[in-house]
Amino acid sequence: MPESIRILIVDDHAVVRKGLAMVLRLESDLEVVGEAENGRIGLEAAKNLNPDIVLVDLVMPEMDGQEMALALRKSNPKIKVMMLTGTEVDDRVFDLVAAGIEGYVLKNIEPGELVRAIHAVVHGEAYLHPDVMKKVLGRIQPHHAPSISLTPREIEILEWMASPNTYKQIAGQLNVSEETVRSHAKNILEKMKQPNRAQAVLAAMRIGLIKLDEGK
Amino acid sequence: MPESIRILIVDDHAVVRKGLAMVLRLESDLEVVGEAENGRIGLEAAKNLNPDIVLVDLVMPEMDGQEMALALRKSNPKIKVMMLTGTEVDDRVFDLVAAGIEGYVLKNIEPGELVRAIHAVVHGEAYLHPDVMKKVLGRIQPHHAPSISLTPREIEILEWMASPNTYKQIAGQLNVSEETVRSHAKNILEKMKQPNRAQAVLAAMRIGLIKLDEGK
DNA sequence: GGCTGTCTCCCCCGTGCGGGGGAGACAAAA
DNA sequence: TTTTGTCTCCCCCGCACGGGGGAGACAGCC
Repeated sequence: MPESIRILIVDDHAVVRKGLAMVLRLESDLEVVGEAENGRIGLEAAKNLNPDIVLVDLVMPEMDGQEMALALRKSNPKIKVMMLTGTEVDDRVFDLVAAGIEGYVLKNIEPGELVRAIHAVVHGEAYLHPDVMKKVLGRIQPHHAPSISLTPREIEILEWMASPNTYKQIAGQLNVSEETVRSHAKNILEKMKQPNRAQAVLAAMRIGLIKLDEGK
Repeated sequence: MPESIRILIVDDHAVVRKGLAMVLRLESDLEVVGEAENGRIGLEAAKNLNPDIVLVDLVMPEMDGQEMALALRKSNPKIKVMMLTGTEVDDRVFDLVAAGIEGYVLKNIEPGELVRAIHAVVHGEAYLHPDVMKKVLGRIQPHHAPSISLTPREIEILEWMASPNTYKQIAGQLNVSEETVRSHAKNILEKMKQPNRAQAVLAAMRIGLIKLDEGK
């Protein structure tokens, strides 16, 4: 028989806490081990109780759900987080999923569905409310095939072109002449049919040649 | 009692088709209404049978799952698509979810889980296999608050700065003097602490001020 | 009335960059 | 062997751009 899932509930409304606890206690394999009324207290409770999963309300006084979730992620990354919000999908969801929050449900969720969601999250899956899912998936960029054939060296130069460095500085970094870099850049612009460095970088990003982080 | 869910199975391996059909027929509310051995035939079958959902293998001869899914999306957008693949997560998943494919499961999925997934997708949710979900969510960019306070006009100029147009051309489009555009650009670079136009655009993209789509 | 912020426009200057050439060294393919 | 591709380096030219300065018109706020 599997161990029961230890749950911590963090919400500033007592009725919500009690209601959730009541619903969840109906399930034999769920165990509500604690409640907290804001993020700060919840963070303490999570550290002491070490639950499997924390249900967190997004809007709370003193320390809101986002802040708490991010803090918990840092201190106890193994504890799963299920975010609860009202009916509207908050833009902060992007930060949350990007930060690795596993679950995001709206408060109008059916109890049975919530139980399913909790199980999914505890088992390492991610559960996002359909509306949230839709919004998040809308952010996905198609992964175009790199139709342009750049040489490895050119791709390397192109990555550098996304940096603040001038061609002279890039040349210094790569231990080649500035003319070489400029020559490569010329060919890259030619191949990519882009009018300038900025557009080339944007185009490269669109086709997935360059990611939106590594700044050299 | 709800109507049963009409399913079309598209896979080039007969054993897979038969196995799936057998498993799914065990569920009282699932009905396998047809099978097809490649995307082209599957597309025809889908148009004739009008199923609720199509289970499609990604790799197939003649017309693969991606091509078929995209075609079906265009012709019969109401028919849901559940993509099936081997154990590895294909990069094409980005294109698929971006195109609105609702489900993506690996073939090693538990039958019960597949049934759950089918129900979820038919009910308008998206179901992605945990590994796929992880990969897809990794693509999400955090939604930083625009910490820099740009005026509306400056944001407008900044959007134009992401275009191939020169300042002179932008000025023409906005019916102001080139000097005005250059002046705004100067202030934008100042505020954003960026050394040049290209970096400013990249920075703007990172904080979500600009999206990675069509240039002006 | 002042003060502040925004939008507009102007000047100058130096340089980074795009576009046009060309060329040598080397390796792999034909 | 010749040819092709890649990487390296060089020259010149003109323009776009970044950085410095200043200024007038207007709206809103105190």
